[in-house]
Formats: sequence, C-alpha cells, structure tokens
Amino acid sequence: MGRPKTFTREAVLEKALPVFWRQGFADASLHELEHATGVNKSGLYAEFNGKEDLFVQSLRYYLERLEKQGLLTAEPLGWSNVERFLKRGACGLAGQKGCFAVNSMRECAILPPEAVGVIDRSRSKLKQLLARNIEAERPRMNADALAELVLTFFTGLSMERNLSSGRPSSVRKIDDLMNVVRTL
Amino acid sequence: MGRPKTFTREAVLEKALPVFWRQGFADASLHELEHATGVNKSGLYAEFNGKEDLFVQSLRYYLERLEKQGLLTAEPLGWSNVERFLKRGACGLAGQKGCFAVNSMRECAILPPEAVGVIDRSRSKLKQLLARNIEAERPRMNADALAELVLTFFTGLSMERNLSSGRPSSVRKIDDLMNVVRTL
DNA sequence: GGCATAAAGAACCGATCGGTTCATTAAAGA
DNA sequence: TCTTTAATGAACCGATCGGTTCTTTATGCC
Repeated sequence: MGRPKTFTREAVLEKALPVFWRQGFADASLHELEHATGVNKSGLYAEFNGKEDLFVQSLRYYLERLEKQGLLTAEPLGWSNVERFLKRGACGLAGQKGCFAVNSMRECAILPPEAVGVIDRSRSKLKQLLARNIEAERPRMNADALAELVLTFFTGLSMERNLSSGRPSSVRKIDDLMNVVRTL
Repeated sequence: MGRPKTFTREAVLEKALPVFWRQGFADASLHELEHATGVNKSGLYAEFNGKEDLFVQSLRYYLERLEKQGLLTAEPLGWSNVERFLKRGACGLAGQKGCFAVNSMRECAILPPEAVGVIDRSRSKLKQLLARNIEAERPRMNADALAELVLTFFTGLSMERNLSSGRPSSVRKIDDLMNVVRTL
C-alpha cells in the first residue's frame, strides 16, 4: 500500500487560491505558494505541472465553487437572483477582495492561454445566466443587452473592491442599480 | 555649457507608458523599459528614482494627458460629454487596451503607495466631473448616485477590453447604457 | 522485517530581477 | 585646447525566480 497522502488536491487549491487572488499570477512566487499550502515545492510539482497549471486549476476550482452557490440558478429566476449575484458574487469566498476571475482579466496577456479560455467561457455562461433571469421578468428592454450591462457593472464593481475606499458605498450602489434595471 | 540632453523627460514617459500599460508594474522589467525608451538603465536611473518612481510618473503623465482632452469639461455639460467619455476614455492613447489607471487598480497591493493615492484622487475627480455633467441635465435620479453607477460601468468596460472578444459590442453597449441613463 | 508510497528538504540549475558604480566616449561652450 | 555636462555600456551586486533532481525520513500494508 505505501504511505497515504497527507493532503488533498482540493485542499491545496483551497490554500493556493488566496495567494493568486491577492498577488496575481506574475507576482505569486512558488515560495509563497509553498508556505500557503504547506506543501513542499517538490510536492507541488508532483501534483501539478508547475505554476501555470496550479494557477489554472485554482481558477477552475474558484469558478466551480462559485457555480455551486447557484446564485443565478435558484428558482424562481428573476431580479432577486441578479441582486444576490451582485451583492455576493464580488465578495470573495476566502476573505479576498473582488472577483478572482475579474482580477485575472488584467493579466490576460501573460496568462497561460488555457486560463484565458476558462475566463472567457465563464463570462459567456454568466452572461447567459443573467439574461435568463432577466428574461423571466419580461422587461421592455432586450434581455441580452441588459444582461451585458449588468455584467459590465459587475466587472467594474469587482475591480473597485481592490481600492481601500468606497466599500460601504457598494451596497447602496447595487441598490441604486437594481432600482434602475427593475424599471426597464 | 556641456553636452545637451538628447531626450526629454516627457519623451521617456511617453515610451515607458505603453510598457507599464501592457505588462503592469510587476511584470515590466527594466530591460524592457530600456528597450522601449531607448535610454540606458543608468540614464533612466539618473532621471528617475528607480522603477517605482518611473511608474508613478508614467501614471501621472497618463492622467494629465487624459485630462487635457477635456472629455468631461467641454461646454455645454451634459450627456454628450458622458457618452464621449465612455467611448473614448477607455480607448488607449498609445494603441493600448482599456484604461491604464483602471488596469493598475488590480495591482494596488504591490504598487507604491503614492501610485495608489494618484489613482484614488483621479477617481474622485472623475466622479465629481461626471456628477457635474449629469446634474446639468436635471435628471430625476440623484446625480451623485448616477455618477457612481456610470463610473463603475466605465471601470468594467475598461477591464473588458483586456479580453480578446467582444470589442465590437462595446460601442453598442455604451449606446444601450446612454439610452437608459438619459431617461433617469 | 520487507516493501511500497509519500513527504520533506536541501542542493542545484540557468536565468533574470532591480539597483549601483565606473570608465569611456560624445558633444557642447569657453 | 580645456572644461563641463550627457550618454553609453559593461561589469557587478545580492537576491529571487521557476524548475529539477536526489537523498532522507516517515508511514502505511503484507
């Protein structure tokens, strides 16, 4: 049988995620990742194919966790789902700021292409889910166009969380937006 | 008198800016900056106090150039200014993507504090200018709150330019937004 | 005790990082 | 020519980077 493993692949991702989230891909060093995960560099290398792979897996893990929350799939579909998504989707799971996927968009140029693809697909899916919720409310305005506006707003909201100021105002801002979109 | 200088401080910033814009602060190396500016490393060090200072000066230079365009100060104040700001403010001056200041928000944690302050102040000023233009149109909705929504939308718009897809849709998206806000 | 597996840790690789110094060369005015 | 200033380029610094390998130690089952 041999000695059993002392860490799960998921447990490593869970601890590596905040590092990438906070530092970004370029600025996250293997040394920090070792310390955060508690797994030796050789151990990390045995489990993943280097830093790029670890980043992509962390990103996938993050998006899967977010999906499981079902913020935009809870029945009945509608504005309440959209509002909850805006309020809780940009608040990190691991005590981090903003949205990991949105933050990563900044580094697209130096990210492994696989990561860019993951981000692209997750945004497409997000847009589709938003549109479905909006469509359920039978707005006068085109649901797809409205979904794009909301997604762009969410993106901006996530980015603003990287700043020290203006956190308390974000809830009010979301309320303002929801008041607007409900009339469209 | 001695030998005259062969480069301007401004000319260096003009060429250093795209590097920071594209690569971000952490991922821009002095080697790249040398190559882009055409000024030797020792020359750069004689003119600036290292990489951090060069970044801050580039950021200041970028914002000053943007201000001089007067996108939000042209008379008469109103929606047309806001629309022009959204359409041209996020299109890089130097053939770059999105907004340099917005991109830099991602790196707040590792940026020189001075840079964070510059970003903060520029956003405050931007919000104020937006509010002034909106106020001029006498909307039913609170102008400051509306200005915040527009600024967040702009932030999201700038970030989305880092992605390969969806560029053509951004003009339509801005039109959609303007159609909405004009009714508020 | 054997055997198999897993983890830790250290050593090492070549490369690059930001930063500093200095000797050399070039271009101006006096 | 002499002085002054500017610019270059190379050398060097200590540190860190991502990545690789190997030895050692620990822990399980048979």
